[in-house]
Order: sequence, then structure tokens, then C-alpha cells
Amino acid sequence: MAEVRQGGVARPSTINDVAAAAGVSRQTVTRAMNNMPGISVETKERVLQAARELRYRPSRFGRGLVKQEHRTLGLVIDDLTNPYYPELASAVVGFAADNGWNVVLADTIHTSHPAELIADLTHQVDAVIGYLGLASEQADVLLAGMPVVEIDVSKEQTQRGSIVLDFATAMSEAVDHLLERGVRQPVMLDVTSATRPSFRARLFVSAMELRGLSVPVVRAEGIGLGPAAEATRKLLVDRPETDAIMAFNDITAFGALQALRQAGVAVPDRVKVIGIDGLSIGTFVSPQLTTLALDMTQVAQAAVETVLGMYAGTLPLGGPMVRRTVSHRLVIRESS
Amino acid sequence: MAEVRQGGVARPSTINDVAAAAGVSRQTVTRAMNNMPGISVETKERVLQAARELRYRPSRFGRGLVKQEHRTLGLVIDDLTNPYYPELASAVVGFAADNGWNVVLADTIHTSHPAELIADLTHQVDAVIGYLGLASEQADVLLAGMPVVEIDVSKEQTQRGSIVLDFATAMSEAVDHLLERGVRQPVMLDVTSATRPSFRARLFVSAMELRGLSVPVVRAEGIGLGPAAEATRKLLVDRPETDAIMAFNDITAFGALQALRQAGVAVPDRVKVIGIDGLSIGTFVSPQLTTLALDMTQVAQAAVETVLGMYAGTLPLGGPMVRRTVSHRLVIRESS
DNA sequence: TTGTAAGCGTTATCAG
DNA sequence: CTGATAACGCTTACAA
Repeated sequence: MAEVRQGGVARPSTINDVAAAAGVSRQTVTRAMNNMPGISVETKERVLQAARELRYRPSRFGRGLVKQEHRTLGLVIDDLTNPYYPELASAVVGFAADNGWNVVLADTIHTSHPAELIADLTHQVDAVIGYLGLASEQADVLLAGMPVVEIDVSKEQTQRGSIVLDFATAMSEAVDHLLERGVRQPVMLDVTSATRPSFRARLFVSAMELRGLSVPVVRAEGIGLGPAAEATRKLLVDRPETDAIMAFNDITAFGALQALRQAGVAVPDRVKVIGIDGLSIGTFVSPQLTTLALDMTQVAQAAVETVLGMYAGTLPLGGPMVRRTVSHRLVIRESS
Repeated sequence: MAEVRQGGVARPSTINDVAAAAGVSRQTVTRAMNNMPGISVETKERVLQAARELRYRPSRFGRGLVKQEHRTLGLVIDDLTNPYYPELASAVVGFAADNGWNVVLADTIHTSHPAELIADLTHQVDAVIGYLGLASEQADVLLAGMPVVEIDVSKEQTQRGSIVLDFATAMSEAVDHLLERGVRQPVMLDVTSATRPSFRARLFVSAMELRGLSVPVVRAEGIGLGPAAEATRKLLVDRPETDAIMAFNDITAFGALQALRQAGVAVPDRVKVIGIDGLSIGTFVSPQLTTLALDMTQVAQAAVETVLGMYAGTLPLGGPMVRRTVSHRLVIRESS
């Protein structure tokens, strides 16, 4: 008998079923299951035997109700398949574990209704960290009252905690770096599907303009490596004089690198390439990628600290106290 | 007032606190919190106001006890930072979500006591999938009675479910492929720290021997890209006649590719390189990596299906019924 | 060594 | 529209 049947419907067996089957009290079952003292060897064996036969597993809800210790954190990301997120997730899981928290991972790529996913998640966890993105606004109600830290918010965020990503300084350094190396014809390789250049593109363009250089913005037809490579090939034809490419992110930069290599264009000698994100796989490619790196450890630590403080009540649920900024920094490797 | 204080110690507020504060019954609080009908607008507002002030959040344990629907899956991996695991995790999260399960992610890299981590996890989840590794044996007791599917088990596994990874066929294809392309002096670039070659190394060597070629096995001093590159540099000195490298995995292969490029050795013209795993970032490098690819989707699907079957009781907790095999396949790209 | 009673926080049912 | 009561599965405290 694998489980208790009642009216033809299977139902997971409970402590009562085991107690009845073994002919003991519930308390004795608890003692047997949890290796507690004050139970005879024979009774224990009999109980465990019954538990096995009934496929009994203590309900974590019953247990959690009486022992208040287990806390779990929800982590919302776009897509684990994008190398950017695992680096964040890894760090978050690490810091959470340090504090005795578990992490449940939800990605929005696998659902057509991100808001629903978030709604569901709020019922399973005690606090949330993540890239809420577009679902953010719809989720306001759901998230109300729960400790939430949102990462990479462009707009001002007062309803909840936030980690603001700032690459202005690093971008400025990158521009200086390129100029020092003699770059005269830089191009921004953007990726956004919107009609208007992305924030980081505008940042690069204006930093260059400040130094007297005007920067054309070319745009990959879609996200990912393939479109970036394609756009780069086109760029080599349209603007053969290009001597530097600032990419939307590291993935885009990998695409550029690939296209340049296939075209036989030397990097960094003839064209310099810089990415944004600081993915560790930037050291896997040749030449290794120069990049505006984000320290994921720092992001994760700030996010976890903040959200746990909010949970503990030492920090408010919103406002300036729960806003932290993490800055990118220029990591010069081989491609520039 | 942020939460209820009693004897100087903060305690999260409960439905009773809110009911008392709002001067209503618990049931009315439930109705307000869950947008249920049968409550006047004024009462509802008063209750929600009290809830906000008390920072009240319904306990998921209390709720889980009464609504039986929420199931969560534990996923145990080594290290999210290793690109192999996110691809698996992503697929697992996807299939789990399809079935209405949440996934809590635990990595063993962040703890010195993997067995403890697994023990803890068993109390939080309803079923487990993962690379249990060395902790596997110690965890036998803890995992007893719980649906568990272990991935990549070399030894026969009868106590629980398992996904066996088989690369014999693909390895054979890879060997044929190399020979067709004229390879005469292949080398196995192994990585294991043990004194004895890894299983995959022995597989490659014996497949080559079957075709009449003897294969030296060189070993990187440690795991990761750096040691692999270092070993490859040494290899180029010690055995300059080498015309193919079969790497322990894709990461190792990236290291080889990097060293070869720095040494000015043409790939695939002078040396061919093949990895194992089929990481999608294999398409990021130039030349793109030929590899013995594992279909993570297939692995994840088999694992999730099996473990959910075990949970539902339609599959046994161990034995041949819950053993599945997934085969690698040769993906020829540019490096061979 | 074992059992009884109470309570954890929530929701469903039914009565008012 | 609101409230009392019972129940979910488990553990702790105490009694036998």
C-alpha cells in the first residue's frame, strides 16, 4: 500500500495514518521520525517500518508552523540561459545561505504572465529580490507589505528597496581609455528594440561628445550574439574606418568579436572592442574582452543585506534608506 | 508600530493581531486580505490599514496547511558559476513551472558540509533532483522515502531514481570524425585530480586504440580554464606533432583554444579541438567549439518527469523503473 | 517509555 | 455582511 486511499482518491499519508498503522500515538511517531530520545528500539523500528510502507513524509507546513525557523527568499530573474543571471544568482544563493535562508528561483522567460508568476511567488516566500521589469507595476499590489528589493531600476523607486546600477563613471573611464589608445572613429553597437537609443548608448555618445567626438549608433536587429555579429558585418562595410566598438553588453561584444575575426580584422590593433557586464566568460574568448564590469558579489550582498534588514524590521519597506548604488568599473583586458 | 512586541522580543504579527487591531474576526481579515466577496468596503479598508501598520503577512505555513496545492522541488548543483549548471537549472525550472512546482536552488560550493545542506533541503521540499556527488552516500538516510533523482551517477543506483549520462556512442562518432579529417596524433587533455584517468578519458583512449592509434593522456593541474591553457602550452612544447585535442569538457577546451591561439597555432587546420558538454557559449568563441553535446532539455525533462512520477506514486522510489539514460551527441562546429 | 492536550496561523463551512 | 467553530499536520509540554 503506497498511500491512504479514501473514496478512490489518493491522499498523502499523515502522521495520524502512521500512528494508526503502527498502533502508537502521534507523539511516538514524531519521536521515531526525528531521532528523538525516549522511545524503545522496537517501537521505533515498527513506526519507521509503517512510515516506509505508507510512504509517509512529514509535511513541511505542519512543521514550519510550529518551528518558526525556516525562511526563504524568492529570486526573480529573466532567463538563466543568459550568462548574466547565473553570476548574480550564484552570489545571491551564497549570501542567503550564509544567513540560513533558502532561495527559490523563478524566471520570467518561461511564463507569458510574469505578474502571475510573481503573485504566486509572494505566497511561497518571505522576501523577494529580482529584476521585476515590466511586471513591476502590476505587481505593486501583490508585493505590498513584503520586503522587496528590485535590481537595475531606472526610474525612482519609492515603494520598495532597490539596487541602482551606475555606469557613468566607468563609461567615462572607458572613453578616456579609448582616446588614449588613439581611437578616432568609435561606434556604439546598440541593441534595444525601441526606436530610441538605450540609456547606456546615450551615455557613451555624450561622454564622447564631451571630448569632441561624435559617435554613430548602429543597432543589432534583436538581442543575442547572432544579431550582434550580423550588425558588425554590416558596420564593417558601411563604416570601414571604425576603430572602436562599444557594445551594449558582453554578449553583443562577443558577437562583434566573432564577426571581426571572421572578417580578418585584428583586435585590438585595428578595432578595439569593449563590452558591458563583466561576465566571467569574457576571459574565455580570444582576445579576452575589455568590459565595464559589474561586481555581482557586491550587488548580491547589497540586495540580500537590504532585504533581510527589511524582513527583520530594522529597515523600512521603501524610501531612501533602502536604496543602494553599485558602480561598474573598467576592466581592461585584451580587446582594447 | 511595526510589529507586535512581547517581553521585548519582536514577533511577526499574525492574523489574530490584525483581527484584534481592526476589531473584527479572523475570518474577516482573511476576506480582506484575499479579495474575497462578502465584506463591506469600509471594513475591508480598516482591516488592510491595520495589516499595513502591523506589517502583517499571512504565514505560508498556515496557508499551506489548509490549501494542499503548493509543491516545491529542490535542485542540488555544484556551482552556478560553472556554465554547465545554469543550462540544466534553467531547463529544470522550466519543466517544474509547467507542472506548477516551484524550485529551490541549493549549490554545494557555498558550504563545507554538503550532507547538512541536503539534510536541510529535505525539510523544505517535496522532492529532489541533483548532482548529489560525494554527499550522496551520507544522504541516503536523509533522502530515504523522498522522491530523489540523481544525475550523472557512475555507479549503479538502486535506492533512488537516476539519469545516467552516456557518451559512448558520441565519443565513437567523434573518433571517426577526427580520423576522417586526417588526425594521426591525438591527445587527451584530462583534468581529474585523481591519479587515474577519468572515465571519459579512458573512453576516448580505448576508442582510438580500437582504430589502431595510441593516445597519450595529459592532465591539467586543476579544474577550470587557466590550468587547461597552461597544460596546453606545455603540450605544444612536449608534443609539437599533436594534431587533435579531446578535452575533458568544454571549459577545458576553451583553455586549449586560448593557448593555441596565443601560440599562433591554427585551429582546426593544424590542431583540432573537441570539448564535452555542449555549452551554448561554445558558439561564442572563435572558432566555435565542436563538442559532445548533452541536451539539457532532455536531461531536465527526464529528471522532472521521473521525480514527479515518484512523488505522485505512479513510479517506485528506486529500481530500474526510475533509471533513464540520456546520450550525448556529436555537434560539429568550427574547431574540428 | 508512552500518551494526552494544547497550540502554531490559516482557511472552509456554516450559522447568524 | 460578519463571526464562531472546526480542521489542516505537526511539535512541545506535561502527565501517566
